[in-house]
Amino acid sequence: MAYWLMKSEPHAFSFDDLKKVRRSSWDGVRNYQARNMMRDEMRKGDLAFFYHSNCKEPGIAGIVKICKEGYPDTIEFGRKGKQVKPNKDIENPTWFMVDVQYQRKLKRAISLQEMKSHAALADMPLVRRGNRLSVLPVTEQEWEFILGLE
DNA sequence: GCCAACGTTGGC
DNA sequence: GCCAACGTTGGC
Repeated sequence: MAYWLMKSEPHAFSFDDLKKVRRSSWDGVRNYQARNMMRDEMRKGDLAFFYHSNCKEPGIAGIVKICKEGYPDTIEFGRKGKQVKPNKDIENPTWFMVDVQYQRKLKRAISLQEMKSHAALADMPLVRRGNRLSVLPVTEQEWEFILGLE
């Protein structure tokens, strides 16, 4: 089983929003690296941190489970409500998404600031400046360490 | 709201 | 295939 981190802007789609609907497609990702991970590497049952980005307190809010493996992203309007580039050829799709399922909220949110303060997390691309990937792999050690901070 | 960092686009 | 211009991300 693998671990991941998935970013979402809470004003558009927050962890509490996912809690309400329980399950959602992770649509609208238009980045090739993130696409490759969703299409080729994410497996049903993998766990991911739900990360709030571009907000007052960026950080990890909770845990989700991958409940459907990569399939073509047919949407034109994403969770964020804004238009995204559609798949030009649906027979040969460029963009993929997975489905995630609400798992649990962390006992307390783990902020980016806190994660930056721990040497054990220094290798996470997340804590590096300028990182823009919206889907990131997390090692088992990092996963356990973050859960230990709860 | 600012702006650095990065990915993508498109002219050549 | 290079690279400047442009658009977007996301912390601050």
